[in-house]
Amino acid sequence: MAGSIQSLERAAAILRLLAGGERRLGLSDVANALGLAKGTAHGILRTLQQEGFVEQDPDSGKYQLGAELLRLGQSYLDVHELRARALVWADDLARASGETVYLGVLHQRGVLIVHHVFRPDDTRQVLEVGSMQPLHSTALGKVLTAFDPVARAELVESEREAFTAHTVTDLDVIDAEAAAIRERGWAAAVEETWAGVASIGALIQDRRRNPVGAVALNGPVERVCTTGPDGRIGPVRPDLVVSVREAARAISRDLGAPRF
Amino acid sequence: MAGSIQSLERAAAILRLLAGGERRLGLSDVANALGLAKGTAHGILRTLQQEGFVEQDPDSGKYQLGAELLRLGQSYLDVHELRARALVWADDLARASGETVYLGVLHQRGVLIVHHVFRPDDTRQVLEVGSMQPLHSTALGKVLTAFDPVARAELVESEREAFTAHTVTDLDVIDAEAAAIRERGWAAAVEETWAGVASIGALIQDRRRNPVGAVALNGPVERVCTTGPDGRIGPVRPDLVVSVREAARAISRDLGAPRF
DNA sequence: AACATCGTTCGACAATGCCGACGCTGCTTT
DNA sequence: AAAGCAGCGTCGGCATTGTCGAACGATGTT
Repeated sequence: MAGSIQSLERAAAILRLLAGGERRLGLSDVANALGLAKGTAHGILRTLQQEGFVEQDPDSGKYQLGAELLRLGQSYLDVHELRARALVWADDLARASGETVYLGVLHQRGVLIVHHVFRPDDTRQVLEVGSMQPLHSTALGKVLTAFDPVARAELVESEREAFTAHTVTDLDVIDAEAAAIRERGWAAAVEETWAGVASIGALIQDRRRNPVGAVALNGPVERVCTTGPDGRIGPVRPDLVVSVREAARAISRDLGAPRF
Repeated sequence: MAGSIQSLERAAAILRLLAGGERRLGLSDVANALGLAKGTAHGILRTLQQEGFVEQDPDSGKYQLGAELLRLGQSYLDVHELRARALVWADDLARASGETVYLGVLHQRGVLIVHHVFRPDDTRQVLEVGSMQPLHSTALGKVLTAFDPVARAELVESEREAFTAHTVTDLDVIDAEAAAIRERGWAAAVEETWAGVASIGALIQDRRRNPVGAVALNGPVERVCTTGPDGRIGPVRPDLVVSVREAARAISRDLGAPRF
C-alpha cells in the first residue's frame, strides 16, 4: 500500500478538522492541531480556498469550510445509484407507515444517511441527509453490522457510547443479536439511541447480493411498538416489519438483486 | 499569486470532473480529460479514495464521488452562520406566503442554494439545497449581481443561457435592471428560467452591510403575479414583495446589520 | 486465440512542496 | 504613545515527494 500523496492527506485532515472543530479556526490552530509548520498549513489552505473548499473570514482571517463541498456533496447524491433507485420505495414506505424513513450506507465508523423521508404530517423536522448515526444502537447500524463484515470490524474499533439505559455496548451481546438479525432478516432498536424512539431496519443488497445499505423506519415507541395488555411497551409491530422488509426487497430488486 | 499546490489543484479538478461527468469514469477517462499520465491520476485517485472523497466500483474499477463529500457538505451547512440565522425567517416567509422559499449565496458563476423551505402543501418536491441557479435569470441571482460587484463580474464571464422566451441575456439590459433593483431594493424574475414560475428576491447583508446572500420566494405566476382585468399576467404582487423584503431585513438584522 | 483495453505497479529523475525564519499588520498592555 | 504580542502571510534553500513513462497482469472483445 505504498504511495499516498502527502499533501492530499494533509488537506483532507484539514477539511475534517474544520468539519469537526468549532466554527472557524485560525491558521495557527490548524497548524498546531496537525503538527504542521505554519507555512505548510498556509499553502494547503490557500489552495483549498482557491478551489472553494474552504473560505476565509476577511476580518478575522479564520478559515471555515467552503461552499464547493456542499455542491460536490449534492453531486454525490445525484450520482448515487442506491439512492436513486430507493427514492420511490422509501416514499411509499413513509406514506404507508406514517413514519420517518431513513436510507443509510456504511461510512467509516457509522451509518451515513443518504436519504430521509419526512414523517407525513406537518410537524417541523430537520433533514438528516449527510449526518451520521451510530452502528451499535440504531436499526440501520445493526443491519449493516450483521451483514457487512467491514461494518462489524469498524464497530469493534468504535467506542460504542451508551446513549440511553437501553443501549447495548457489550460486544458479545451485539454479536449474538447480529446472529439473530441474520437469521430473521431484520433489526430493531427500541430506545437505544434516543429515548422514546424505535426503529426497524432491513438490508439492501446489490446484484451480487453484497450489502450496500439499509432502509429503516423511525418513530415513537407508542406507535412503532406493540403495547401489552398491561400497557407495557412490547416488541415492534409485525406489520411494520413486513413493510420495511418489503421495501428493502423492492429496492434490492431494483438494483438487480436476484428475485430469491 | 505564487505557490498553489499542484497535486491539490489536480485533485480538485478530478472531483469536479467526477461531479460534472456522467455517472462513473474510468482511470483513463480521468487521465485523458485532464491531460495527466495514468500513473499520476492513479496516485491522486488512490489517495482520494483512501480519504473517502471518491469511491471505486469493485467490478468495473470505475471511480465516482465518495460519501465523505456528503458529510463535509453537511458540516458546511452546520457551520454556515447565514443559514442558521435565516432558518426561522425563511420558514415564516414560506408559511405566510404559501410558496417555496430559497436562500442562496454567490458561488463561482451562480447562486448556491443553502436552504430550501418546501411549499407548505403535500405535493412532492425535490430538495434543492446544494444545487446551483443561474445569476442572470433568477431573483436570487439578480439581487446578488445588483449588489455584489463580484457577482456582477462573474455574470459578465458566464454564458447566460436563454432558458425561456423571457430570459434576458443582453448585458446592457441586465445592468439597467440592476440599477433599478438597487434603487427599489428587490428583484423579480417572471418566467425567465422556468416557464410558469415567478420569483421575488431581496438582499441579505451582514453587520458591515456587505451583501452575503439573498432570500427569494418562488411560485407559479398565477399566484405570485397580479392578473390584469384582461386576464393577462401583470407584475408581481406587492404584498409578497413586502413579505420578502421584511424577511431579508429580519435576517440581516440577525446577522448584526444596522437597523437602518 | 490473438488482440485491445484497462487498472495498477515500479523506478528514476527533478520539480515540487515542505520547513523555519523573517516581515507585516492590528490589537492589547504598560 | 511606545512597546509588546499574536496573528497571518511570504520567501528561499533543501530534500523530500510527486510526477512521468514504460511495463505488468487481468479482463473481456474481435
